[in-house]
Amino acid sequence: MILPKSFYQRDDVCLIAQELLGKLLITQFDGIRCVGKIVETEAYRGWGDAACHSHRERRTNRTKVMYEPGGVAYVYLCYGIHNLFNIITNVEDRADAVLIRGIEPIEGVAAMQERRGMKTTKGELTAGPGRVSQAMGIDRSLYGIDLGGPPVWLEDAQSTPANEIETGPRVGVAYAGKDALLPWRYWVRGNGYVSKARPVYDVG
DNA sequence: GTTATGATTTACT
DNA sequence: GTAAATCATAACG
Repeated sequence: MILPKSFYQRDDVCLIAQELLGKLLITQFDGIRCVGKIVETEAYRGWGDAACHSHRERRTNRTKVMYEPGGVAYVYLCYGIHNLFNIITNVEDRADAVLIRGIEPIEGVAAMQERRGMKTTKGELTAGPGRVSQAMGIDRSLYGIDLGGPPVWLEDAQSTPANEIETGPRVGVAYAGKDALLPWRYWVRGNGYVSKARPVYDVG
């Protein structure tokens, strides 16, 4: 079952990020269907979170889609190379988002390998936000797309039990000062498709 | 118009 | 372990 808008448009982005663990991310391009189980996420909150692109009404041409009502995609290019895939949550003007950092390949693995240019089925295939997007065929042409159906959507699945979810500081957000310490990264304990990048603890 | 920088990955020492 | 790759975005003149 496709996740309804009401799932995304709740107020607690941290709760949504946890509940997304275990859900299925699905893309379909040119008849090729790829399915991945979400195993790692990070929460970004528009209000009061310096690590978020939309922090403090920072409404620009890039971040404008974050102010849409929850249930759309925010895709942007990082370091000139990597497409990062985010899900917008909460209601209009709240600008919360969940970054998908890792998935476990379920279906369409051959297509993922081809897009990534490697034969492995190990963690290197989809562990890390840039890798997830590349493997699933996600790029900036999907900016602002509705996640209610093809070519990109999410489906419900058994939630990951709370005792298998680990939390910690987010990755790559040292510039955010004290907000870099917020434990808003969530991943499935022991899953091989969780990214191995380590968060930065040194905030000065 | 110019310039600094990043929600990362990879290749090197 | 450290550094380079690489370009859209945002801030400034």
